[in-house]
Amino acid sequence: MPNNQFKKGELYSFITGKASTAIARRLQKKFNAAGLNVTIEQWSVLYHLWKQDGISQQELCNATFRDKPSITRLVDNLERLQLVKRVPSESDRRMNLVFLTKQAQKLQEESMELAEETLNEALEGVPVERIDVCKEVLQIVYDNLK
Amino acid sequence: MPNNQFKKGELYSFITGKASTAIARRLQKKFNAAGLNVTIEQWSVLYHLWKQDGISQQELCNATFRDKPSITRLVDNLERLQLVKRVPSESDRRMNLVFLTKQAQKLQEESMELAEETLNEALEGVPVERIDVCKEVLQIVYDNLK
DNA sequence: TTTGATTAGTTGTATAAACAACTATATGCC
DNA sequence: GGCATATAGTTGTTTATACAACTAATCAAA
Repeated sequence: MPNNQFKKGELYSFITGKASTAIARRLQKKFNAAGLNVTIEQWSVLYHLWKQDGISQQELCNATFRDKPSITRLVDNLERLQLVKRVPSESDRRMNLVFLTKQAQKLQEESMELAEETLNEALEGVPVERIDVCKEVLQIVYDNLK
Repeated sequence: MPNNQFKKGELYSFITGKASTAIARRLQKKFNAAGLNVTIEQWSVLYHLWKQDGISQQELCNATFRDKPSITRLVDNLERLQLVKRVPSESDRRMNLVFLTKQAQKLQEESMELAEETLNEALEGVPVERIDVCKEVLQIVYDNLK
């Protein structure tokens, strides 16, 4: 029995992700206003490197749900901004390990604060338990399709 | 009292919209497999024209949450694909009214079926009432930020 | 050990998004 | 009517994404 509860007018937002677009735009504006010269997409790469530095581009693909060319070019741009550095792996010469620079380490705290601030603005008025339900549903959607 | 329930590891997916990205990718693959030669972004414009044909580019901006240059170029590409036609408004010569062609009308049924199918796959195993909560939360997020 | 398949990463090309700057038309106020 | 302002749409530029095709290194099996 399929989930046929989607009437026409309702599927649009789910597919186009208007909510996450709105969040990303708001966060980008905050970055710009604070003089943080990075895009949200670049920040999403830094985000995973802050969790674990020196991972390969392929691992960044998996973590950020992007394909290899996208990561190649994001790392290109981050390298031009001197926020990361590619280091060829010694154990497997096909791989690059991507390392944060000192400048990128400095970005972490401020950008994470702006991200939390943005989410607080986004979720204002929403009870915690409903947020939890929403997060769980989105996680299932992702697991169902990835 | 802000919603401080966002621990570090959790804000990422909300901001990057991995779920909606996964949905859009799956739907794009279905379009390609079915020989429907449109992008998801183009489809999102057609979607609103199927609801109401002959609206202005500005109205498409509002409906799709895109800026004016984005709509200009999407309509450019849809016009090249002979799916829409710009018609200058007679009452206000600044405006273009965007009309579906017969070819675009033919796309409606099949593409909407694929969209519903995609959402059913995405939401498999999720009870209806949790989907409703999720939709409501995302709507509030959008309203809070738009 | 050679060869065939897999994996990591890059490059080319098309589409799309955001922002700024621009043109043309319409509106409102004196 | 004439001028300032607002609105509709376009163009230029940068960044990002998807897909296909490619190179180089590794692995595995005969």
